[in-house]
Order: sequence, then structure tokens, then C-alpha cells
Amino acid sequence: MTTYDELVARGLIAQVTDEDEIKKMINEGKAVFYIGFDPTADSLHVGHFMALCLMKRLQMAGNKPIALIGGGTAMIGDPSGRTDMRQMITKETIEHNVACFKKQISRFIDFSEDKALLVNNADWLLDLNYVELLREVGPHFSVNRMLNAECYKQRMEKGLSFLEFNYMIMQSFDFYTLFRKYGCNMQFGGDDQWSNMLGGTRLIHYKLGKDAYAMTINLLLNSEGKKMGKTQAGAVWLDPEKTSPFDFYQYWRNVSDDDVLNCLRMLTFLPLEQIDEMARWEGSQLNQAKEILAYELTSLVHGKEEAEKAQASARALFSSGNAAQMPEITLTEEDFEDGVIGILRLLVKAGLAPSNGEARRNVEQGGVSVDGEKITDVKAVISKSDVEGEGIVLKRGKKKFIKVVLG
RNA sequence: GGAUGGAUUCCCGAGUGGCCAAAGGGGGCAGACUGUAAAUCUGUUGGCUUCGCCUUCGAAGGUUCGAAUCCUUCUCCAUCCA
Repeated sequence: MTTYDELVARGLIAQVTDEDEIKKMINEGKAVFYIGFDPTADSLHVGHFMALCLMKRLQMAGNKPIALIGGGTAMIGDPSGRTDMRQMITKETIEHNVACFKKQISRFIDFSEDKALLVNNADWLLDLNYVELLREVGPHFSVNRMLNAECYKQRMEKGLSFLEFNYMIMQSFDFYTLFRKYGCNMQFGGDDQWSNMLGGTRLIHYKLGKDAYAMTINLLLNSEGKKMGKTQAGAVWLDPEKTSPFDFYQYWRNVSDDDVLNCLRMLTFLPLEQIDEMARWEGSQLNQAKEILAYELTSLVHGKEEAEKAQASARALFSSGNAAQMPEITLTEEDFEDGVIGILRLLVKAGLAPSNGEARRNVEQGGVSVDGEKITDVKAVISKSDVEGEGIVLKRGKKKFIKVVLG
């Protein structure tokens, strides 16, 4: 199976500008392509991960990837796929984020021996001269056409600022710059980037009379059509400090039946035959597929060791309700009053409940237990001697556990 | 710059002087059922030292015994005109 066919079979490809040409180039390993990542947070998330996987797949096929960090475009803010304006980020924050992104990207992509490039568009965007830029690229952008682009259309009702309106031009300018500097002739990205990417190919065509190509990958959506990789608490981050390997594992362990196979195809490097095999599994057997998915992804992102740890704790936790590897909280002397701590306070302290009231509700509704014993009284207390030694396992709901020990 | 409409809790959205911590829906959380899934059903959903108290309806002032609701100024947004 060719590289391109595999991408299709995995359901990754959404739109392409010239299928025959793109197919030929990436199958022969001749493409120089770029994918942009705007540093709007201090860690990459699952959406980025998909793009990185694509990058890796293509790199393995001999193509040359350019990872572009949008230190310049993050100053503008991409309006695509948003219903409201992004909050402006300060320069300092962006710089910090750029550093974080660089670190994480280097873990996935091999940059040795010129096999890949890492660039930052702040290097050329920040020094642009307004009037010069307008004269250089302005004539090639039709406002009418831009306003018709899907990404702006969505914003016509809620309002679109001139700042954001220019995002497409910046991204197009990136492609144009990379084309000239590095012979980069393809751009890949999420499907919401389609119009921005087309802007670039068009600009290259007008300015240089050359052909450049664009391809988008499907966004990772669940069966309800919502973007995956988000929880109530926010995004699922790749940074272990922001989303622990255990939580990361659990996120994938808990995807719904309808989404497992899709995730396996789109996010893992498991052979397609093996995944097709799992497609025949039914009912509770699918649980195994989820375990495989969770393990594979945790392993890719955090390494084999962490993946095994996460898997072991999850198994132990859900079968026996106890595990060595489990999030832990250490209490100190000051946390106790007369040698005891109230259950509500403990829940908040342990981060299992955001507020006292929430903790109270959880107890009242029978969702809290200590070492397997349901707590029914909101005035219940835990004494210091209970916590000493092995510590206790505090549980809220079905899936939130934490071990409480004495420091 | 002008005219008009608008800003309500996590989101959408009702409320136009006391019965308002604020209808309804979505989402979230907990419980039941299950397979750590989905669907369904039940409860719950501002904070706290919880029979009570405190803070919240864009911001700041004011009227009033009493304001999300009335008045003044300001900020922001949308639509139409320039």
C-alpha cells in the first residue's frame, strides 16, 4: 500500500488541491511540506498530535517536513472555526509558548541531518513593512472572495475584526516565503485551514507562476460531531505537567464505542489489518480495543514506560479499587484540626471537588467513598491516624480516585 | 460621525420594582442500569462556617423601605445610514 493510499484508508485526508500530483510526490518521497502550529497555549494538544503524526508518516516515507511555529501569526489569531474573537496574547506569552512547542515537537520529529526543519514565522512576519506588504501581496487578494470563504462567513454575524481578517494573508505569506526559501511546495493542516491554505497556493501562483499544493486532514470528531480531545476541564494536553499520563490514558480508555476504530486509524501507527480485525469485535470486547488505543497513544506521547504504568494503575484501580500508581496528595500537620480533617475540606483539598458546596453535594448524593466505604454524612471526619502509613483511597464518582497520605 | 437594537449565571435564553440565587433548554456533576461505552431514568447545578449569611444580571454612580428591572454617565457588540 502506498503512503497516500494508507492516509486515505485511515480516513485522514479531507481535501486536496491536485490529487494526482500530491499522490505522486508524497509516494515518491519528494515533497517538501509544511504544517503550521500557532503557539496559543503552552502545550500542544491532541489536534496538533494528529498533524505531527501525519508529519511523521510522511517523513518516514522520505518526504521533508517543515514544522512552522506561528510566533508571528499567533499575534493575529486565526478566526477559522471560531464563533468569537480570540483573546489577544501578549508577546511574552507567545515567546514562552514558542519555546514549549519547540521542545514538544522535537520529541516527535527527527530534525537530525537536515531531515526536517523547524522555523518560526515571527522571523519574517514581524519585520514586514505595511505599505510594502500591501503592494506586494494586496493586489492578489480579492476581498469579495475572502468574504465568501467559509471561515469568514461564519463570522459575518458575530463580527470579524480587521486584525483577524488579515490572518489569511499572513498564512498565505508564510507559504509563499517557505516556497521561495526552502522550495516548500505543499502545505498540510487541519480542515478548518483550507481557505487559508488556498490563499497561499494562489499567492504563489500569482507571484511566481509556480504550482504549490495543499491538503487538509479531517478534524478528529466524535460520533456526535464534536471535536475530540476536549474535556470539561479543557484540552487534553501532551505536556505531562498539564495532563498526567494517567489522565491521558483514561481519556482514551473512555472514548465511546462509536469512536474507537476511528481513533485507532487516525491516531495510531498500528497496521491497518490489525485495526480491521478489531472492527469485527462487538459489545464488551470493544473494551479491549479501547485499552489498546489508550496504551498506544500514551506510549507514543509519553513513552512506553509511562504507558505501562498508566495501564497497570488503571487495571488495578478498576478491578480492585486500589493501586500503587495513582494520583496522590500529601497532607501536612496544618491540614488537621485536633487531629482530624472534615470530609468536605479533604475533597476540595484533594482537588476532587472545586468547592465546598460541590463536595457537599457529592457526599449527599452518595458519590464519595473512603477505602471503599461510602460516606453519607457531610460532617464525617478523617483522623490523622487513618491516613498514617499506607494512606487512604479517596473516591469521588466512578472514575476519580486519589490517594491521601501524610507528609 | 448619525439612527436603532442589545449586553442576564458554564452556554443559549426568559425575566421589565418586592413572590429572584433569577423560568426553560443545553452542558456539567452525582445516583440507578452497564462493559471504565452509548442510550435511558432520577437527583443536582453561585459561594460559605448551609434551618442562616454573603456575592452575582456589561461598569460606575443615583432614585427607592426595596433594583436584573427605573434614572444618569461610561464601556463593548450588532444592524442600517455616512
